[in-house]
Amino acid sequence: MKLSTRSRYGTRLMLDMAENYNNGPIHLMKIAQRQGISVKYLEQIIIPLKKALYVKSVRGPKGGHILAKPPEEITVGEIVALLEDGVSLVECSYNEAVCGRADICPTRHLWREAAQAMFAKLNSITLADLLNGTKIDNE
Amino acid sequence: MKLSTRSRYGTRLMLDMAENYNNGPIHLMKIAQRQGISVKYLEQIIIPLKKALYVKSVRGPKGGHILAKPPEEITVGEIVALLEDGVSLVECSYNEAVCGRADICPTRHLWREAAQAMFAKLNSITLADLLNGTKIDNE
DNA sequence: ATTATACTATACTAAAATATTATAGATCAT
DNA sequence: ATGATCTATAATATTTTAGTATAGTATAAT
Repeated sequence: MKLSTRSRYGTRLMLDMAENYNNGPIHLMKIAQRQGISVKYLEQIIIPLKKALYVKSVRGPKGGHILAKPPEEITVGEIVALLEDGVSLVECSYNEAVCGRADICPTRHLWREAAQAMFAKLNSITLADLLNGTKIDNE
Repeated sequence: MKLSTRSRYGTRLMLDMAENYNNGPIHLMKIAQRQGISVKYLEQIIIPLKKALYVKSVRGPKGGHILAKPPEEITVGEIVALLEDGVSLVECSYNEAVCGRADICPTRHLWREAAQAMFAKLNSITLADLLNGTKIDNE
């Protein structure tokens, strides 16, 4: 039940673009250097973020990527849901066809509620929140 | 970020024993049949549950397994934390040595809080709650 | 127009984690 | 003693994750 590097790197990728939101498109290469992640891998991870219209790209020299909307309007929950392929901890949460026991299983709704609790938290935090450091308890 | 079958099967295993708490030790074979899980796999999964003293076993014929305490006193959160090896979504949550960026990473505490939100929910639900069906919204 | 830069698309491979089975042995009620 | 049942360890198979490679396409700058 660990978060994949897709989600973790993807969040840092988005956060890097959030930091540079007012500097125009940023080269993935630059982000890769700053974040210590390979360009090739970032290129993979950014695809769904582009498709979901969280990111815009500009090709050619002086090109790069930039958030499609301000950091205040993008939550971590959206990013994670996208990169983890949904908000469920188990396949049966929103598709009971995957398991013959779905209709009688006492745990099915439990897992859905646990995931909901987690995403309620993630959905309440925007990239802007992360940048300015408030809203998260730094222990 | 899916739950492993260890956690899922383990919870159902514990739930089956909870249902039979007043019937004495239950053969794993019986549970395997009822739950549609191989005995061999259940034998694996029950090891940590025994070590953590949630389950007692009786060897020999007429032997079996039984909860070491009543279903009211065991939460799903405890089971999942045990079978998933901890309550964190990322390695760095409680061990910053695993990542050189841990001290400056804006996402580190985020993941910890997300996991905490999930476990707050799971810790609030006991096996008894699951059995009697209240406390979980069946949608 | 050409070129260099940067993004795009698809496919491939390697490594790790998960899931599952197998083998051999220990315990104990009967 | 026997056979049912749990126990321990190892082996294997499968799936997922992570990451790389190759061959492009678009475009700003010259």
